[in-house]
Order: sequence, then structure tokens, then C-alpha cells
Amino acid sequence: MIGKTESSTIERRSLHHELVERIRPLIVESHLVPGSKVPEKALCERFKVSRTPLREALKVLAAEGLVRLEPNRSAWVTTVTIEEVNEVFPVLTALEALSGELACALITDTEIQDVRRLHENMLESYKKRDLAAYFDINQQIHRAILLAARNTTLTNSCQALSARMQRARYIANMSEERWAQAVDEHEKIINMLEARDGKRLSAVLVEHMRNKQTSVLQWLSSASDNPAKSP
Amino acid sequence: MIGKTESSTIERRSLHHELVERIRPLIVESHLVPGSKVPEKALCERFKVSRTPLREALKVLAAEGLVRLEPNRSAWVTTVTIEEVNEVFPVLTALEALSGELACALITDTEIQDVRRLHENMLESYKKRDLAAYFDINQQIHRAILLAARNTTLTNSCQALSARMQRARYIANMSEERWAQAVDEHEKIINMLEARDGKRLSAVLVEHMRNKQTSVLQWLSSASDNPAKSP
DNA sequence: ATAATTAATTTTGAATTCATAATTAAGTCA
DNA sequence: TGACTTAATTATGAATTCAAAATTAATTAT
Repeated sequence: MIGKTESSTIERRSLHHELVERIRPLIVESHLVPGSKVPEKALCERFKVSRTPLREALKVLAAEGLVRLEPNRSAWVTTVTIEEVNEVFPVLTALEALSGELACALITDTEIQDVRRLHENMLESYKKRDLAAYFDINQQIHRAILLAARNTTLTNSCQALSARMQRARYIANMSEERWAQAVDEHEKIINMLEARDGKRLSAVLVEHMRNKQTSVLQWLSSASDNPAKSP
Repeated sequence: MIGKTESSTIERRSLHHELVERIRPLIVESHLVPGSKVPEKALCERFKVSRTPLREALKVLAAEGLVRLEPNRSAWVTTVTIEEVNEVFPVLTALEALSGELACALITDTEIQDVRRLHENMLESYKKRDLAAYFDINQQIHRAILLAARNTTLTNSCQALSARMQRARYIANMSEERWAQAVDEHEKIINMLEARDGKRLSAVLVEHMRNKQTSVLQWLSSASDNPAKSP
């Protein structure tokens, strides 16, 4: 008889999957320039693979919205547009709100402590004005809440949409005021999580996302005035 | 002059994309048996393509969650599990709620009339106990609301998750009572849409989805008792 | 010169090929 | 018989090949 999905499967990864995982960050971190064509040949050489698995990976990245395929005209790294931001943020916000609700119900006390610790590290980075570290810990916190929601589908959907937005490195553009506000919002997030107040956490997350969206849009409009940011 | 015999616009679609579009319904409509291995060879012959574009398509379908790739052990049609339903429905519900809110704000009067007409057709199918037609129009209504939300990202996310759930052909299992209730919920949905009451429409959609989830779970547990339904 | 053709080159999509892994079949021995 | 090897067969992943499309370079005409 046929068994259900074995949870204890050995991690055997295919080349195309590996490539997706390696190329995705290249796009998210803008090492592959937004709006430019994906350098198929160069990537093949870099990863020492043939075109077949690479092209399979590009199909998947296209499905994720990080790449756009133009038949017979190669694959292009997508750009973050104002329209896209206005589309993705509402969806991402709804999902973050859900993750907050679920997390409050399902997170363990230990995990709450972990998040609190991350938050304190983030405060340290804030005091030191270490933008890169702040940004990194920020992501970790959101991810920790997401994981606490115990919903793989939710995690995947959120991550995919986040990846698209992350490419807008708006944070570099963040004002002192906005940064302080973001830190304050995070303080509230942690408090609501510790209080396990799902409704309120959702509300704070929604507010947080709304401000984030504004910040990204500001970055985008400043980028459109700045040739160095818009390719 | 030259007769425009080329009826279709220069629609240049890649083979892999075409295959994704053709194979997806095969999975959603259970023509490819859930839990069975994807018959690569047979599909190649059926669509008269080589393995390369077919395998590219499978990678995309795997990213959508309709197929599971086991390295060196081929691709498998995924099954709808109880765990999956309990994961996907909350996410789908959050997205449907959002689509309701947005639709109320953005839908045109003409579109509202279209939805009302669809609803009346659905009532006809209900009276005739034409399950297939009912199911089809039901989908059209949800899709119309989704499109009225004017958010491609939202549309894509919803459709992808819906596709995974649609494979559970729970509707065949629906009780008279549940069917009547669903029709009633739909009546409310249309009313809220006509009233352009986003908040209330969201609430009704959430309720509707909650009941749908219950219905699907009931179908699943009955299927687990029935070898004909569980492969 | 510039614009329009045409030819050469490169890139792309997809079929084919090939090595390896998995599966099945055939032996082997307790 | 049935568990264990080993050989034959098939399926799979990925490199290679090949035809067609796109791009670039070269040529011609204006």
C-alpha cells in the first residue's frame, strides 16, 4: 500500500532547485540589475551547469515574479514599479495580519523570548545606526513571527511577495523620523506578541505595513529622479 | 488588400507555458490522479513535445504546489490532505476578504449587474439541481469579484491557492442543507456588493469560506473511508 | 552622409543524446 | 520457499546538439 508523504525524507536536491535558491538572492539583493537581461551564459559558467537546469530555474523564478520571460528575447530581471508596490503591499499586509493572529495563538513562550532577544539586538543596531544589521534582524523578526504561525502555505506566500518587495532597498532612504517610528512599531509588535493579543498585533502589523509601503513609494519616486537607482 | 487570415494576434507563447496551462486543468480536474506519478512519457506523446519543455512545465507546477518533485523518483500529482486544507483555507480566506473590500471600492455598476446576472443563473442551476453548472457559475462569481479588485497579484495568489483546493471535488458531497446555505450566503454576497459595503462583504466572504472549509474537510474524511476517492 | 537590405553572428527554444540512478527481473543459496 | 545478490531494463537529470529567431554587422542605394 501507498504511504503518505514521508516527513523524514532525505534532502536530495536537484540542480534546478539549487539554482533557484542561488539566483533568487542575486535578484533580491540586486546583484542582478533590475531591468537588465538575465545573463544566461554567465550564470551557466558561474555555477558550472548547462543551460537546461538554468532555464528550468528561470521558469520558476518567472512564476515567482522575479524574472519576466520574453519568448525568443531572453529572461529579464523585473523592476519594482509603483504599480507593483501598490498591488503587492495590500496582499502582503493581509497575510502579515493573519500571521500575527495565528502566531499569538500558536507561538511558544521560548519563541517569544527568542523574538524579544532579536528585538533587543535590533535596538542595539538602531542605536549604533548600523542599517545593514538593523535590516537583517528586522527580517529575522518578521520571519520568526511567520514561522510561529505554523502555516507553510502562509510562509511561502509571504516570502514570495516579500522577496519581490525587498528588492526595493528603500531602507537606505529611510528618514530618521521613519526609522524611529519603525522601531516604535516594533516595540508594540513585541508587546502584543507577549500579551498574545492577536487582534491588536494584527492591527499594529497593518499599520506597520502601511508605513512601510509609504516609505517604499517614497524611495521609488526619489529613485525615478536619480538615474543611479533606476536602470 | 491582404486578407487577414491570421485570425489570432501574434501570440507567441513558449511551449513550456502552453504546457503549464494545459496540464494544470488536468490536475485540478483530477484527470491526472492525485497521488499518482506524472506520466511524463505519455504527456510528451499526447502534446507532441520533447521532455525538455514538459519538464520545465513540471517545475512550475511544482512551485504552484500541484506537483511534487522527488529527485530521481519523478514528479507526483499532489493529493489534497486535511493538513493542507487547514493551511490553505485561512490564507485563501484572508485574500478573499481583501478582494471583497477592494471590489466594493472599485467595481463598476456594469460589473455589479454582470455579477447579479451570474447569480441569477446560478439560482437557476440550483433549482434544476445541476451541480456541474452551479459549480461553474459559482467559480465565475468569485472570479468576477476578484477581477473587480483590480489587483493582479491578489488574483494570481488567490487563483493558485484555489486551484489546489478545487481538486477536492467536495461539492459532490455537499448536503442539501449546505447547498441551501451556500446559496443563501451568495445572496448576501451580491447584496453587500450592490450596497458597496466592503466591511460587510468581507465578513460574509469569511463566513462563506469557513463553511466551505468545513464542507471540504467533511468530503475528505468521507473520502478516507472510501477507497474510490483516496488513491 | 542616412536609411534600407541583406548577410553573418549570436542567442534562444526545444529535441536529442548520454551518464547515472532507480526499478525490475533473474539467479543464487540458506 | 524466500531472503539476498546481481544483472538487465527503464526512468531520470542534465549536457549537448540543432534549427529557428533575433541581433548585429556589412553592404547597397538614395
